[in-house]
Amino acid sequence: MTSVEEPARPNGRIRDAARTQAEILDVATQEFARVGFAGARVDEIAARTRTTKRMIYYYFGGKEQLFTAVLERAYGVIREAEQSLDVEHLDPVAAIRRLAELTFDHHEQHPDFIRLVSIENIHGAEHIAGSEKLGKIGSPALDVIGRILEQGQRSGLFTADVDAVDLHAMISSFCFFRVANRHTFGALFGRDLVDPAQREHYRNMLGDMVIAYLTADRAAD
Amino acid sequence: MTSVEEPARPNGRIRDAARTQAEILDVATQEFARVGFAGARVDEIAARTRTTKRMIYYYFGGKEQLFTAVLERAYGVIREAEQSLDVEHLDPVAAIRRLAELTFDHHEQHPDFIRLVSIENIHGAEHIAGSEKLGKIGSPALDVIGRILEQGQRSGLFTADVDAVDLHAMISSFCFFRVANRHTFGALFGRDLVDPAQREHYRNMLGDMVIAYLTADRAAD
DNA sequence: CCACTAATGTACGAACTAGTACGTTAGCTA
DNA sequence: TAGCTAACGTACTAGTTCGTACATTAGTGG
Repeated sequence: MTSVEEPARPNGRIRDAARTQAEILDVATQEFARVGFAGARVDEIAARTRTTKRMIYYYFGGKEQLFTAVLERAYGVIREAEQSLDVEHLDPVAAIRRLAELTFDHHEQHPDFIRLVSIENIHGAEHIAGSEKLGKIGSPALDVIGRILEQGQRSGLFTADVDAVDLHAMISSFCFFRVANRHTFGALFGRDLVDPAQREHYRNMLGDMVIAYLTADRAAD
Repeated sequence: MTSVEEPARPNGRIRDAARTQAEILDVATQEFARVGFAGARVDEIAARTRTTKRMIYYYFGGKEQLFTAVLERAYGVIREAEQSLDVEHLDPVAAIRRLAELTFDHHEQHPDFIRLVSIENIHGAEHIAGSEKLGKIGSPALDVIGRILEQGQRSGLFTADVDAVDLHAMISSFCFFRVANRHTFGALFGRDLVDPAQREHYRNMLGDMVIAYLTADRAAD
């Protein structure tokens, strides 16, 4: 370490509000996801940043508001990913399968987000309810699902009587459970749902399930 | 209510180890489910029982062990329910549907259990791992699913290549998500997944999904 | 009915934890 | 370059929280 790290400031004290806030949010995300809201320690979060606890209160106001800010940013990431969805040029079956797989991938790649959502549910979604940013944003994925669904239903390809929200719930439930309940499921049944070797297996299982549901022969009904 | 309640003991102090323990577990279950492990307060749990904090440490050893005991009992309840499963006299399709519906019902009726499982996953299932009782019990439902599945696959009725554990995961994921993520889902998409008016809708959706998956025409594969 | 133990209650302490009062400085602007 | 303010650091406190030392009593076996 021959001084390539820090530009050797007089006191090492650099002022960068945006960077400080981002760093606090990064660390807070990890900590909240790791041990829950009540389990997280403001002192511990501060200690893991290059700044101090004072800054957390300066920028966010308190522990509760910090958690809300963490949630807002986490939901922002998934919304961004959904906005870059490009599946509507595919036929309905392929489009839905692709969309399900994207959800599958995103959940797997963001276990911290999954944990934050679990935690927020323990707290009755009170932070979401109290956030202006999170209150009024419908998922972009929902619109995409809605259009594909309508297309498939109009052509008679999709026989199931579901709307976009319910189908989104179905897809999410599988992806969410796999990541969120990984530990208890593994401990009780001896199977790691997030085992990389089984990744393709579960990804196909999800797609097969959703497509089978949508296109099932309902003549007997 | 003219004195049917308490038999008017001298000091109101009755000794009943089993009842005291059960009462502590009841209250602890509610508290842990309500605010999580770190959020729960030993003093608060004690205050809600007819006994004192001292007894929690006397019988359980500490907060951590109390949580483990709460989990053990909660899992015991679901195992008991699963043991009274009686679906093997039905044809495979009806049996699986019935089994899925029982899971659906049980999850809906035990939201506290769902929350405890969510919390335990936040903590990496360390309490399950450290519990002798919880380590070695396979779900009775798993055996039932396994037998039905084999029966359906042998007869050619079920085309899907899944085993009991995976099918259990599929069924559980839908039931679990609906209850566990009720709050965030409701806040974000404006739909209450546990709305009683929609109960039958989601119950049918689950059954349709599972059966469609198992019996899908896979000629094109 | 006596003695002994399981069961219970009270009071307290050490450590932690969210939040704040107060002081300092970097860096931009006039 | 003087001065002003946003950005930052230190030190502290009031209240909480898990856990325990010590005292007490109900009920049972002999």
